[in-house]
Amino acid sequence: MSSEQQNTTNIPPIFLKPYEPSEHEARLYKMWEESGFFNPDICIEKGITKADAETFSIVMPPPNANGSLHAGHALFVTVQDIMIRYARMQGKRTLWIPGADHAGFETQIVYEKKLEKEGRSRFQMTSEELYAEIMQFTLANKDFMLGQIRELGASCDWSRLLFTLDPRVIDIVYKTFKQMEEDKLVYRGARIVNWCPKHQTSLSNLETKSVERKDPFYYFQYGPFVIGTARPETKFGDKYVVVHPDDTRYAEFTHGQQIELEWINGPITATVIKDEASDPDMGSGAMTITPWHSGVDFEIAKRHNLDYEQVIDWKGKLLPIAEEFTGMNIMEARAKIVEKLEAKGLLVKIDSEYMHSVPCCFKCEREIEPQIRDQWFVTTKPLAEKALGAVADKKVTFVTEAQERVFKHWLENIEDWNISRQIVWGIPIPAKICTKCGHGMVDLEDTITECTKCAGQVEKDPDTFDTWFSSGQWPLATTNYPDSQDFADYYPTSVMETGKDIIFFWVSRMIMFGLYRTGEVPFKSVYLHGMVLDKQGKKMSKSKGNVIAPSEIQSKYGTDALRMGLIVNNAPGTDMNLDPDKINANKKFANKLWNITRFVLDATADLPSGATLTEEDQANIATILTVNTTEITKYMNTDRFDLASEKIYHFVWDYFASELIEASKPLLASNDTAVRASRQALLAEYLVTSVKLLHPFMPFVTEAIWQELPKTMKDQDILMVAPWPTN
RNA sequence: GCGCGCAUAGCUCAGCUGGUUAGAGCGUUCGCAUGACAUGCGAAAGGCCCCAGGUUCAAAUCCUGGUGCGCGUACCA
Repeated sequence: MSSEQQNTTNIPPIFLKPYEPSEHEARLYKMWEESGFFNPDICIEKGITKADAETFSIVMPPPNANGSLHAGHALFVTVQDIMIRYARMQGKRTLWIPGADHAGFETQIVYEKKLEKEGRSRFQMTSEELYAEIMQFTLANKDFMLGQIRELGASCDWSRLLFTLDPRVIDIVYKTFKQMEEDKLVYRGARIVNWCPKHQTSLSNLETKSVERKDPFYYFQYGPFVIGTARPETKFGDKYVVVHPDDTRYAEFTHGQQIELEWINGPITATVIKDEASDPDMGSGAMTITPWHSGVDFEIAKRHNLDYEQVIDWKGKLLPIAEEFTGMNIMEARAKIVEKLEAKGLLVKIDSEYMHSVPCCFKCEREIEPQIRDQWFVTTKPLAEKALGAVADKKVTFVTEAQERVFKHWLENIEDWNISRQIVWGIPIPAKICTKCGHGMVDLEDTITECTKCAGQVEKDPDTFDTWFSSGQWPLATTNYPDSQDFADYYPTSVMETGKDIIFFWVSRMIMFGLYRTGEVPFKSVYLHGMVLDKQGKKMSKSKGNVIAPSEIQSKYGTDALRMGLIVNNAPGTDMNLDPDKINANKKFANKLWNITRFVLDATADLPSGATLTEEDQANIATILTVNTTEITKYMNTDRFDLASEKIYHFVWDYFASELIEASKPLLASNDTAVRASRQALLAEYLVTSVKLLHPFMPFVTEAIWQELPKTMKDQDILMVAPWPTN
């Protein structure tokens, strides 16, 4: 193209160089935000949306306000923004409520690591000091992170932003807690909990992870029995030996029989217990139990009303019951105990090939020490049953059936949920604890002064809630349950879109709490996306150095390219490998669209108004444009954004650009003005439709183009609220 | 151990309510400055659709078994 020819066209100068995302994204987001159209109330006010239009709502999973956004965040923002932009263009009353999560334990750990680096420790601070510092840290991160969500193009309603420590949230959580006490769905009791000796707090089952390991498995002579164990250090308190009632090897022993025997620190009296929990096929079929430090043993002890004795302290060191081993770290003690038992001739054999998996703290990977501790628990069975009922009744559906099966399996096998945490960063448990009998009483008004059970002294519960106890009520908080208009209009929300890794942590709890408080499910469908992995399919982690930061991708390739890269070829529920080459391919696609626009605007500069289409061009629209629009819409309606985006990509590139534009060149040069005008109108139609279809996926480049289109081509000033193409 | 899932082109993955020559992106090879675009255009190569059985006129697609991998969950006797 010569420079003279450039000057004779009316191509807006913006198109005379390649699409440069950084020149447009910030100004376009500002324009959207200032338009007010993220807020459905304003859309109605300005006549964009009908007041009685169908609603579409999503509650955003509030990102943890303790760092910057990772690729997983970028994925969920993208998927939800696609849903939201599509719904808005369809004319629905569309609401997306953003939030930010204080993220309890997670954030406290991030902050503790920071303290460690500074040579400080939370154990040298008062709770108030620590809380204040973490609050400051979290609020700073929150603003930073919300800025990054804006940069991803999220068209959420910022006027409804909610933080998980907002008084409104706490109020709902407290009322739920109180109501659950009345309904006997929470209780405080001494039960086995997952104790992390490093973090000095109990954890829910979900907050532990199994680590596969090979450990020596020891067989010891225990009076007339041979018992097996991988944990000799817990055996000081063992004075019960359990065998299966039907195990003929032990038929001579009776339940309750007492036996004198030589043990680690001298002679002891052991009692024989017959219980079906003992597996005859495992080892010798005889086992000793440590009720204070094992869930299974705890249950056996409970059944037979046996004694409990703590052997290991909260820091993971042996207590005085261990006599000469007192104060030793368990790993150090293990070897010494084995040595001693061997010297006493009580070591039978060692199996060095024993594989088992050990529950570890999901954050620090230190071995969990099961401990008995007075904690608050939720009785989950009745709540789970209601949730299962709602799934069975299709009140809530899952985007892939496989996810529904996983979900049901978990609910069917659910156990009581430990909801108290010994950390400061969280919502305090509003309760009084009896110093004498340990009884717990929910006390919202701070009025309880003595134990309702034993009239003993009470003190304030020092613990905080498991974050998921409050997060589970997030749909209620964000819609301002119970008396708000938002709750009436938008609850249950249309879809819960989140990562499949938190299906149990979060999705299940929201369904249980939603049903419990309101009688209705909190959302009608659950769309679970997979994990974003690196190019080779490995989990991204800082230590591996394979983390792809969204912000870096955005500055290199543009936000639209990142969004497309995250969506195309990523079927719902499956993990995806994020490959920068793929993002680069979509950067090129944005530029392609840019150049298509340049061509079409140039070719249609003298487009007469009201040009009629030739028969050929009418047929083209009917057989190609309409068909593609219909198919893409069908994919959108079934949440197959991976297929919809791929289809648009090929439609725009392979058909519109490669075929239609090429075929149009001779027609545009035609002397037949009717043919020429018809083709001009056809190209304009294709451009407008393409840009609309692409907008949910690539909001920035499409809006940038839209803003340059002549008014005659547009049915709205802002593409974000333009109507979705229909037939 | 139990549950869920995956196995298709060099790589990453679609397709799988069974039906013409199995698709895409990236990559590779060859050729092109073609008046929108070299962030481009045109072409090409590349696949016992994991294995073995079965159902069927017909199987990548459904069933059974096996192998390999991933995830979840239990068990520390």
